[in-house]
Amino acid sequence: MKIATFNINGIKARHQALVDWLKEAEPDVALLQEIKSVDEGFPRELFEELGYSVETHGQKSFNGVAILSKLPLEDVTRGLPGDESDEQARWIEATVVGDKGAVRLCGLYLPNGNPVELDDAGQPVEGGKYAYKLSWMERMKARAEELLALEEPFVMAGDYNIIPQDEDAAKPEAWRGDALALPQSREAFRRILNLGFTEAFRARVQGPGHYSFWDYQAGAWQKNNGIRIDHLLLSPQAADLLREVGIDKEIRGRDKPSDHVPVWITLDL
DNA sequence: ATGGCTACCTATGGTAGA
Repeated sequence: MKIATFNINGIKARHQALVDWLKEAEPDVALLQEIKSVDEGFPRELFEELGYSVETHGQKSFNGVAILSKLPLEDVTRGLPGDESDEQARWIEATVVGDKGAVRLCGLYLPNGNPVELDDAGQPVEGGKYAYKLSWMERMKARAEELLALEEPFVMAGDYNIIPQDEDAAKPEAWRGDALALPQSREAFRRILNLGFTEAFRARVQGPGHYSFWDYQAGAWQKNNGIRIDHLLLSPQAADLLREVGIDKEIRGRDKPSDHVPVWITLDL
């Protein structure tokens, strides 16, 4: 089973690029972020023609996540539990049934968190974007703990907006005070990871120079000034099934690309 | 270099992204 995560930066602007990539990469499941569309505006028929089931959790203008699957989807849920007042569409779950078994998938678009606002004590300012990021990660951790208790294969994949280590940025010094790389952000990521997850890419590939995002500005792609912020976290039972990992870097060099590229795994399912 | 782009919106420039 091939599972990919891809922040497409707008389905309206990217549907043809997405179709092209799906035909080439042939993932069984694609977890999408930043569809930037309401559910009714998602061109689902384009993907149904390719054999995908389509489940969306969208909102107007910003955010929005979706799951495309060639395999049967069950028990789809939308929204990250833990705060009924949170109206941002950043989380979707579904169970995918493969030939050898099922896996629970969580597609996520973790808040960016910039600008970072800290008070004199170094604590995030309440109501600010950085506080939202950290509180969202606390809620994600709680959901992850619930799912881990089931002791079944599950995968949390998406745009984490976290640069886990300096080796995950071409210019780590440029990200020093950024919400994607601050020690508090990395600690929050590790608190989730250390519950017992395996970060799929790092389970297979070590060393610097592997990125999933290149800014549109300042020729970042041409200079390979990238960061690795799109991740797949595997439960212990999913990690046992991990075969391959990859980053479809070449996508970034095409016309009118997303600023992110697909990251994928294959599971023995 | 707190942004050199890009996408969205009932817009014609502001907001958000990372």
